[in-house]
Parts: sequence; C-alpha cells; structure tokens
Amino acid sequence: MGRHSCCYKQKLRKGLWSPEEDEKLLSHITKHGHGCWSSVPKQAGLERCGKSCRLRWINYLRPDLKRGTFSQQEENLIIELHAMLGNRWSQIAAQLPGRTDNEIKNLWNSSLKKKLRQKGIDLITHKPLSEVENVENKIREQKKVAEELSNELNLMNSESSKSDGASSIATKAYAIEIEGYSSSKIMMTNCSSKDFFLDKFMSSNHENYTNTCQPLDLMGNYPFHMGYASSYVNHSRDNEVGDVRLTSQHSQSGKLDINSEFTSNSINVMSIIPPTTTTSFIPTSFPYKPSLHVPSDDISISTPSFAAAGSYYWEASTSNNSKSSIKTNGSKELTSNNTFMESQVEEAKWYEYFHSPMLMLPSVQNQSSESLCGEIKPATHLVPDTLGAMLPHSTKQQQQPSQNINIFSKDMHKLTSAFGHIE
DNA sequence: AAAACTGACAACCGCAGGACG
DNA sequence: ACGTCCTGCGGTTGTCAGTTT
Repeated sequence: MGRHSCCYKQKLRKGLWSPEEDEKLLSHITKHGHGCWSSVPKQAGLERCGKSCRLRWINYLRPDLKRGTFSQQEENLIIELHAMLGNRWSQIAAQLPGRTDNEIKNLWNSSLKKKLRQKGIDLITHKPLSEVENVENKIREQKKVAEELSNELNLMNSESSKSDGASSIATKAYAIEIEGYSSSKIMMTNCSSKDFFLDKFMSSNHENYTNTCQPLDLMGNYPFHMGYASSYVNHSRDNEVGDVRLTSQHSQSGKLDINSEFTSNSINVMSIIPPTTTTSFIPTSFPYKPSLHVPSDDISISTPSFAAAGSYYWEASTSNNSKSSIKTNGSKELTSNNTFMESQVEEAKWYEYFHSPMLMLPSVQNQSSESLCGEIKPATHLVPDTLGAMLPHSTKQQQQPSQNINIFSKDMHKLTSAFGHIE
C-alpha cells in the first residue's frame, strides 16, 4: 500500500497499529479530545499522520464501538438499508449504533454480497436477477426499436424535405428526440424540486448502476431519471421554426405516425403518447415531471420498466410558458389552469416529502393510490425476503423515525439549498 | 507439512466539500 | 474570489488467520 503524502513528507509510520500506539492515542483523546486531527499525533507522541489517527480512533478505539460479529438482525438491516441508500456506508452505519462504516462496508463486500448472489438477488436493485435480466432484455428490444424508428424517421425526413419543409423540421425534431433518448444524451434544463430530488436521490443511490447499465437505470427500475430533459428542440428549433407541436401516435401496426402542425405563436408543446407496443418513447424535449397522479387504467404502457413500479406517465411541460398541454394515451388534456393547480399540489406533496420523507414511505403510510410513495417507490420496496428473516418495514421504521430522517437530513439540506437555484 | 485459497479485518488513497484566512 | 487546510467518505488494497488441497 502506498503512503499518505503527508506520511512521505514526514517519514511517518504506516500500517498496523501497535498496542503502544493505541494506548497513546486512546489516552490522549480521552484526556484532551481529538481537536484538530492534524495536531493529534504530535501531541500524543505518535509518528503517524492525523488522518491515520482519526481512522484508528473512529474504526477501532472509539469507546462506543460494538465489537463482535454482526447479528442476523443487523445483517438484514444492512441489506435493507443498502437497498434504499446504496453504498452510502456512513449513512447505513448511522442506523447501526456501535458499527462503523468501514465495518459495514467490509461485511457487505466479504459476506453479504455473496449471500445475495447465492440467493439470486441483484446487488444493485435488490431484485431477483431473473427479473432484472428480463428488464434488460426488454430494454435492449426497446433500444433496437428506437434505432429502427430513428432510421425510419431519417428516411422520412429525407423524402419529405423535398416537398414539405415544415413537416421535415418536425420530423427532424422528433428524430433528434429519439436519438437523444437512445444515446442517453440527457441534460438538465429546468426542473422542479421534485425532479431534482428524484435525480439526486436516484443517481446517488445507484451511481454504480448507472455506470454499468444506463438504459436500465433510465427505463428500468428508476424511471425518474427521465426528470432530466434534453433540450435539443428548444435550443435548436425555437428560432428556426417558432413553436412546434408534435403529436405522435402509434398505429395498430406499431409504427409511429407523426403529425405535425405549425403555428406562428402557438404554444410550445410536445405531446407524445406512450406507445402501446414494447417501445416506450419518453419525450425529452422539455423538462419532465413524474406525475403524481394515478394513471388511468387505459394507459397501456406495457414496458416492464414502468410496470415494475406501478404505472408511470410523464408530463411534458414547458418551464417558462404558461400554457401547456399534457396528453397521454387515454388521459385528459389539461389546460393551463388545472395544470398549474395540479403542479402546485404536486409541489406541496414534494415539499411534504422532503421534510418528512420517511413518513411517506410505503411501509409507514398505507400504499394509497393518493400517496406519493404509491408511485415513488424507494428500492427498499423491492427488497425481497432475502435471507429469510427480514424485519418488517413498518415495524423498524416506526421504531426509528428520527434516525431514518437523519439518514436523509444531509441530502435534504443539500436539496433545500439547491432548490433556490432551480426554482 | 506446505502451498494455495479464502474470509475477515484493518488501513490507505484519492477526491469532494466546507471552513477559514 | 481564491488558495489552503481539514474532515469525511467510498473505493481499494494489504495483512493475517483459518481452511482446503
């Protein structure tokens, strides 16, 4: 192992700690507290860097540490917390008094991962591997269809450009959308607090997963990533063609029909109907919000990603245009007024969620269709009864509401400070 | 008995973010 | 506004004891 740069400079000791060193550090901190860690080794008479002293204290010498093997209950709790928080070991450790993040991390890497694998549980999603594979396969199919459609649209564009300039541009715009989606070129434009929260929560929880399986992350278990929105059309088309209304529909043959109409001063809207085939185009031209409404039954999104956590549909809305038109398959088209009202209600719900997130978890609150958690399901919700003896959600979380809230307090703080930026 | 393997634990590294001058 | 220092975090690697071959 290498040596801390500070250790190099000062030729300090590294490696395992001797009992004498432990004794020096322990007695020093017991008497004086640690204060500034960088000054601890000097004051304690140790040839170690402050960083090393701090680590030794936190992971080994601290008096409140619980030594010994992890109980089954602790292991189960770690698994459940990991499903919810991902590799946030410090936050997981905060829920297990006397245990360090390092200890939990080691347990996870050396033991729990293997146990989950043996049980056929995906380590990231905490879902059965077979289910994950199914989703991945269907995502591949979706991407394939998307590429085919993209090619088809390109062809249509090249043909129509000769005769119809307007529809050509519209087709281009849509093709760009497809391209943007299929290549996962996503960027945030204007997002509500809710969007930001979802992104923040999901991306941080599953950052590893996004690296290895971006499509599934986008479309699989955490469709909230769609809160990101590319702005290809906004940026590239506004001046060129004014506002664009695109309406896409899937014909019974499964092919995409695109109707375009252009109005000089009309609303800046794109409504895209979720297809009834396995293809699920999520429009990305505008900032999207995951809707909190319960989709009507006739929204037949057959994609596994959506179905996995209940049915989702997405509002397409403009950030700076008072008018917006939301149209999903079988859903009503909203006017600007009720859109505004509903958005306010949604924001209120999110505000509530930010301030007492755990109270809104499915386990604590009944999974009413009206509840946020009815649709926003933390990965915890997906934790199966691994290892046989999982603690009931509701019991644990009701026992430790304040601790659970503490888990999120750091993120909540960041979020609340970030909201000022976004809204 | 010895080498190879495995698991658990301990420690280090690099980075990010906050505090402070 | 900027640079520096300190702290905390997550990933990675080293160490060692126990087990297997």
